[in-house]
Order: sequence, then C-alpha cells, then structure tokens
Amino acid sequence: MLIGELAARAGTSTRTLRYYEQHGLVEPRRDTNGYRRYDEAELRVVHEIRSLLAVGFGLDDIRPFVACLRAGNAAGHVCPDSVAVLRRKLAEVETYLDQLADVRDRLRGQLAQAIEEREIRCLKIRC
Amino acid sequence: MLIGELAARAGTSTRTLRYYEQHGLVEPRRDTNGYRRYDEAELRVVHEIRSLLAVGFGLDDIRPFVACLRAGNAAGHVCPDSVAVLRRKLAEVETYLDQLADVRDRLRGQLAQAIEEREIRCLKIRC
DNA sequence: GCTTGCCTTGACGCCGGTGGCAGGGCCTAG
DNA sequence: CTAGGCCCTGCCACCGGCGTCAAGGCAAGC
Repeated sequence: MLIGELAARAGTSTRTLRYYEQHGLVEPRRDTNGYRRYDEAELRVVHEIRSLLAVGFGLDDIRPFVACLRAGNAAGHVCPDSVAVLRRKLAEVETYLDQLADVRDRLRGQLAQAIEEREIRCLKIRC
Repeated sequence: MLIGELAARAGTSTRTLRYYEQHGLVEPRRDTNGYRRYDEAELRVVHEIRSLLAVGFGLDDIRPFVACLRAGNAAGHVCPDSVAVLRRKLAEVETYLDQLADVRDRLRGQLAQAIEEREIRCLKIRC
C-alpha cells in the first residue's frame, strides 16, 4: 500500500502520515524508487493514532500505544507504558474538568449578577 | 503612570500591555516624548483583561467588557454585549465540559479494561 | 560627558498538528 | 514522446498570547 492509499483509507492526508513518520510513529518500508510501502497493519496503527489524538493526546503520549500494538497486542492500551500514560492523562483530564467546572460557575455567577443588575436598573427607571 | 509602573502594579509585562494596546484593549495618552501615560482607571481595565483571559476568554471576547468598564459601569459584565459574550462562552464551556466528561469516561474504560486484561494474563501464568 | 534605567518600535520564536506550495522524479496509458 | 497522476523532499503559514532581543531615544544623577 502506498501513502496515498493509506491516507485515503485512514481518512487523513499524506502530509499527516509523513509527519507521523517524522515523529517516529509509523515506519514504512521503502520501495527501490523511494516510495513508502505500508502493510495492512499500519492502518490499525494510524487509526489508533487518530483516535488518541481526537481524545486530546499529543504525539509523544501516543508512542507507547503504537509500540504496544506493534508488539502484537490486540489493543494499544494494554501495555504498562500505555497504562502509565492513561493514568496521567486521566488525572490531567480530571483536573481540567474541575477547573472548567469552576469557570462555568463563575460565568453563571456573572451572568446572574448582570441580569439582577439590569432588573434593579429597570425598577429604578420604572419600566 | 508610565508603562513600567502599570505593568508592575498589574502583575504583568510591558510587552503584554503594548500587545493589548495593539489589539485595541487599552488606549493610553502619549507624553510629548512619545511615552505612554496611563491613568489609574486603566489598572482596573488591565485587571479585568487578566481575569477574563485566565478564565479562557480570547482578546476579542474581552473587548466588550473593557468598553463596558470604560463607559463608567461598576463592572465590565453588566452591558448587553458583555452578557452576550458571557452566554456564548458559558455555552462553549458547557459543551466542552460534556466532551471532556466523555473523554474521561473513555479513559477510565480503557484503564479498567487494561487492568482486567492483565489480571486474566496473570491467572493464565498462575502468578 | 557618561552611565544607568526607563522608554520607543519592529521583528522573530514558540507550540503542535496540518495545509499547501514549489520543484522535481517515477510510472503508465495513449 | 507526452500527458497525467502518483510519489519524493523541503519549507512557509497558521493560531494566540506572549517572551525576548535589537537598535535606538530620553531623563536624571555623578
């Protein structure tokens, strides 16, 4: 499979695949003419990368998962390194969730106050 | 008040203040020598900017709040434009909170599955 | 007059994942 | 032989809120 086909089947671009390769996530063989040659397994790898990216992982975080898949595991998240990253990310997400909930509450507070303020002003001018 | 003093009192940098000015959030007078001259009121404006930035607003979103303050209001969030931005941002935050909760659940699921997987393997090799 | 410390404008760097273009090689069909 | 479609490498652009450096003007004390 050449890069264009893999890109199409993975729903991404050739530019992106070359970028992943540059960052050590995908390692195709090379044809004698220099073309990248991918085997079927790489499709799963790319899917794994895409779904982890979509969840907010960085390419560095994803590397263990790819290695895990490539080591023959059924899923990328069963290896110790992946689990470590999962734990860390989960903690990050939970922290961020808390912060975001605070932000939400503050926004609600400001909105409520603004509306209240307006009603007071509304009473003053007897509207 | 010159830019350095305002920066110190607002807990930020001169670079940052010039950046805000470039984006229409702060408008100091100029001394004859070209130096920026700020009055006391700008300190509150800068504080408003900083606190809104900290909550995740972009500079564009903040502009109405600054205008509101500058119009003589006690708080930057009581004007209609500010309220509109608040509503929009609140909606964004709530949406993002939901997405992030989904992500958290997926991470938890993967972690749980990975641990379960390991226990099964552990049983197989009778550890 | 010289140093020191503030001020001025302008411009590049960063981060991370991608888009997109330039300039060129390879392969196949007509 | 040529046209078209794939491939290659390398580099600039983007977003946003700054950090940071360069090169220079201004003010004040010695």
